[in-house]
Amino acid sequence: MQKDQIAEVLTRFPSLAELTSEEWQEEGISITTVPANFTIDEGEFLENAPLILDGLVRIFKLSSDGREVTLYRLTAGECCPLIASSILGETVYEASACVEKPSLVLNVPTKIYKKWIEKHQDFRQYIFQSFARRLIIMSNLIDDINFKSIRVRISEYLIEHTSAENDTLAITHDLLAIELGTAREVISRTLKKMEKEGLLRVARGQITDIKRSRLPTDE
Amino acid sequence: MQKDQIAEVLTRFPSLAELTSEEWQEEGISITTVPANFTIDEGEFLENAPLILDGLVRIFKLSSDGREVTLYRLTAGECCPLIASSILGETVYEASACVEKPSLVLNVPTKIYKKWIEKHQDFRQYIFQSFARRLIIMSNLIDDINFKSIRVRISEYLIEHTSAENDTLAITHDLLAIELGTAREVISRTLKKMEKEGLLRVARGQITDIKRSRLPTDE
DNA sequence: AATAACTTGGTGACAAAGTCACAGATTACC
DNA sequence: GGTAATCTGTGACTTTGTCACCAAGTTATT
Repeated sequence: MQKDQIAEVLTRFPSLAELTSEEWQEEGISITTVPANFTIDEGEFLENAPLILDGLVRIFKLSSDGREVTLYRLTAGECCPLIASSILGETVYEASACVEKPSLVLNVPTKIYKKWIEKHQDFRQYIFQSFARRLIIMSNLIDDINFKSIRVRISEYLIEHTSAENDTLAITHDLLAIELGTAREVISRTLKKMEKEGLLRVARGQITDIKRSRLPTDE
Repeated sequence: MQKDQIAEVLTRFPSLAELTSEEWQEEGISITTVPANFTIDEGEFLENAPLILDGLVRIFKLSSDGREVTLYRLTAGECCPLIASSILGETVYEASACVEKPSLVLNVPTKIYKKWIEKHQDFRQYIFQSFARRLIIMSNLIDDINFKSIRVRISEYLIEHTSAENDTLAITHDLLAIELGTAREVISRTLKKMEKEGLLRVARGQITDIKRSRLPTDE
């Protein structure tokens, strides 16, 4: 690892600032670019812990009949707690990962990763906090699936992925269905109803004119 | 903390064996018995991290309209990773806990708990592994909710809570519904259908004659 | 430019699950 | 023994999910 590379990593992972230059020189640490659609399948054993420097990675579960639920996504400055836990708990990785946008990844061999966590408090705390966040996000997801109507779940997704300046979202019904763990037809029908009520407009591959303030956020 | 108390804790939490006798004498560490139905509500701030020595505690989420999903249960030798994460990540506790069977709990003030995790590798590893287990269990739960029929989910619950020797389970439809995050009527109807097929027999407050080997475990 | 292959979205019929409003049945308890 | 609380059953209805298929748009191929 070179000086400028290390500096770049530190902008994304300030919790690694404690590391000595000797530790950065250990065998096997590297930065790689991973192309879109690169996939790690459930059950694989991992030699490296990936820390995401840039890009977008989706972590999901596959069901026996080929459908998917998105568990969460990782972006710059994040690590996958399921990977961390599989490394620290020495179990196989029980989910799949798929690179959605070409990503820049810091690969840390599992042994070195463990050493870092044991030695460096800042990094350890960072890892713990990402566990915390994920557990909470996942329990909220369970909550949503159990108790919220699709209409509300679609609305919340739209609100989260648009802004006051941008009332358009480019996504197909199919993808949105996978996002929410439901079926495309359900999305199509619900969006159509919402269009009739003037909450948004549907076009091929995108949803426009999203009236964020009028979308329902509760039952 | 007295010698015999410490010894008892160690049988449940061998990962605490490294602690010195000075550490055991720190202010605030105590063992308490918690009666059934004692509850910690979502959002409360915790002063102590509880480690379960004996009993049964249910961790669940409440929805806005008063329904519940069980996230998981804790028994002897376990700790609540959501509590751990809220302490380590310094956030509020985003779930509720309810004591189901009178429980014996080791209370560790959060500051001391943090110190233990930083100082003692064995305990740290134990905590990490419990994070790992929970993340995996919760992602499997999401999987189940999304992809499995109620019939299968009921079957899996029955198989898990009976044995080759014991083909009876004492539980009401209402409780089973809360367990699985669904409605009582759905449970009643499904159980009745399964009874007609000779897979089990329903009685008030219990399910008997459970034919474990014939219950469906896939779609 | 013509064709084929693929993507995206629409529809109707149906099944599975959840909701609501009750009504009996059984048990607990004073 | 009577009253209240708990547990279960049922029918009507809504929402969500599934299946089969079609139509329009897009991209690739020649």
